[in-house]
Amino acid sequence: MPNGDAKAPRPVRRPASMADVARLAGVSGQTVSRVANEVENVDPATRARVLAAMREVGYRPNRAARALRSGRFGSIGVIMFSLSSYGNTRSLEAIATGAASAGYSITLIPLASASPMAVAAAFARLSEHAVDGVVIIMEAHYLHDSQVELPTDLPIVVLDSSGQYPYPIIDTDQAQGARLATQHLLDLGHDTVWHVSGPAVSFSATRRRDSWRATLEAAGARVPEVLRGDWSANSGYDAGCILAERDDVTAVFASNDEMALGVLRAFREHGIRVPEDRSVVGFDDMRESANFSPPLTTIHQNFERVGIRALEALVHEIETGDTSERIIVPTQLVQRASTAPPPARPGRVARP
Amino acid sequence: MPNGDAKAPRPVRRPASMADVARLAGVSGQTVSRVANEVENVDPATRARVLAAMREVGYRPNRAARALRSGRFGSIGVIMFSLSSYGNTRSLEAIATGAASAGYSITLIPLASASPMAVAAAFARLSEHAVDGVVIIMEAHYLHDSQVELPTDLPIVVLDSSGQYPYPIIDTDQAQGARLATQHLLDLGHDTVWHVSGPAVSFSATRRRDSWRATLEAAGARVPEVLRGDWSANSGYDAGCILAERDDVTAVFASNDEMALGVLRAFREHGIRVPEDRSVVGFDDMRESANFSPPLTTIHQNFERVGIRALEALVHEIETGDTSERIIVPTQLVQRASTAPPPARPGRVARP
DNA sequence: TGCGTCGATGTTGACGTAAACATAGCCCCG
DNA sequence: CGGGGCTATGTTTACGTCAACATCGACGCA
Repeated sequence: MPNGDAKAPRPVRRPASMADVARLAGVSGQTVSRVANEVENVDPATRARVLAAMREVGYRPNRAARALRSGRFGSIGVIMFSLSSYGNTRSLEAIATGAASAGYSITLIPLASASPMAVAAAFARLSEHAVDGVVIIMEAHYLHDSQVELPTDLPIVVLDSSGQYPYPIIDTDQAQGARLATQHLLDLGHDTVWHVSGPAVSFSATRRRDSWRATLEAAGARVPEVLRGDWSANSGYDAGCILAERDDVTAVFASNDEMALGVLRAFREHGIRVPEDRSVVGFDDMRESANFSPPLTTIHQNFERVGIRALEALVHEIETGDTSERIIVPTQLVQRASTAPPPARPGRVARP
Repeated sequence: MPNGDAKAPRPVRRPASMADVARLAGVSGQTVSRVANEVENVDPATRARVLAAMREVGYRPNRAARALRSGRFGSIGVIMFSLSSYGNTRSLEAIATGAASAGYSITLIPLASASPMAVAAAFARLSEHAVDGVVIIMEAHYLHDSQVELPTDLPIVVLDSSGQYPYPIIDTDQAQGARLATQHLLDLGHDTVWHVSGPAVSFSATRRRDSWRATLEAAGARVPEVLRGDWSANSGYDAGCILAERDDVTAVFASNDEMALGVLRAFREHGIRVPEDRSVVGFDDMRESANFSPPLTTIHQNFERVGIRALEALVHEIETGDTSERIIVPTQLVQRASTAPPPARPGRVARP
């Protein structure tokens, strides 16, 4: 063997540590730490020398060591059930942006499946992840059904419409939004409003349905049978086909924009004109809704604000220990071209 | 002061460490470590005793300490420019799911703005984040324009259509998809195909446009002027309005489904029927496309596969040091109701 | 019976950082 | 002009884990 030192070819260049900087700058490690953390009084000349040394060796603080020492990780965990829902994604983006500007990074903890078992497993693994707090973006009642023990010493906020969690809740004002939608249609002169609801396990779907019903009852209107969808446009289409067959339907409130899209398609395929023959209102105001055929009247959810509020509440709890109250974010009605007064009675829908 | 010990009310319950478990089980910390890592020979009786002790004190390994010791963080960074693009979100979900099953968590590094400066800042801060590797989900040419120095010692893969990065690239086969779309319309009998392109800074938009043009030229078809959008449905609507005014348009290939949605709306508002009068093809196959009015013929991108492949390549590089080749994921044509043969000539579009 | 071997477990130290405490020089004021 | 306090910096140590090495006892074979 010509060369006894087999390791030579690739010198493992360990990233520079505080000690390297200290040696180069001729100061103690502690002074480097003080400069790095921009705290306490450091002589300007010393600081400059340290900064120069940092630059020279390419010093980057080691997060792991910092976390070990301080007990804080500078990271917030986000538990998501799915990224496919439009609103969740928007909220996540707001949370991520807000976290970055508050000095935290985001650790995504996806749930492989939404079964109670998977939920329990994810929560159990939670404390292994190095996070200072957790945002749970809920989709359904999973927190109750599963025998979940959440870490008690970790700040947690929940994005959902249930009132049942032992944590601060941030949510869109579902009831107000559904009232806005229903009342808008009643105000246009419709006798009543049909409803395509979300899945039974969703609290927000339940809240919207309850509020729709309460609004009809308050107006003395007949409360029609509820059609149940699963948030998907396909399920909205199925509901739309049923609604298209009935001639006592003049107004439909779909519990989200995707299902409203399905309803619009069903109506179109049945030769029903929107808004001349029937009106449709959605919920969410997703980006595409303004370009549906016709552009959809809908309830605007401020997902960004929900995400920002959640992050603020969580960071506040992390840094001060105070827990927050429930935070409710209002919605707005966005009028577009899918709603109009009902056709002249007797109300047989014209079929061209 | 009645009570000298002011700290009593809230005993700060520090999470249990290996030392606590060791004390309770009457073994050394090292033995606890061996049990926790499921390595080496440990006497079954001892192991049981340690496991019982772990359960009793609720022991969870401390990731920070582990990372500090091992130099590995068990986390993968994902740099995203925006969560609002449909495909990026789908890929992110696939990456997150795959990472979880490979034993990594995901650290999201959002970019506040997509300016070269923000990009450079994010990359500079990258090595502070405790990650073993990075996936960059690109939107545009930012990696070139900005004077970006990426950490050289960190495995990186890029999701984009450029061939210019010094890292492995994972991408949908943009050229094949655009060819599929264009050829489908030509095969239906259209003389040529108009194109609504994505923004100039997007490499995937460029690739789709080039391939559309090449396909037309190969077929000996006239190459019409390109309409430029920005991926949004609104920009598709604007393009659609222009296309609606011309009577030499029978087929349109929009570079994504959102712009196709805008084109559909513009055509509907101009009294143009799809697919009877004109055909429209999109690109992406987003969830909603099947419920557009009419359901959209489009190119299916397998975003999940792109995400999974990216993750596999990255994990492979992290764990073995081998870098990957460029990975290209093919697309499929999904025929729905927005395409048909052109109306009988002479081709003046009928307006009912 | 004695020695080598191997399996189970313990001891030590280091990873990079920062809190707590220590020291040394300086200035201000009585 | 002497002591108290204040500022800038250094020294020590602990955070939780795990690799490397050390130890100790049991068993097998000559």
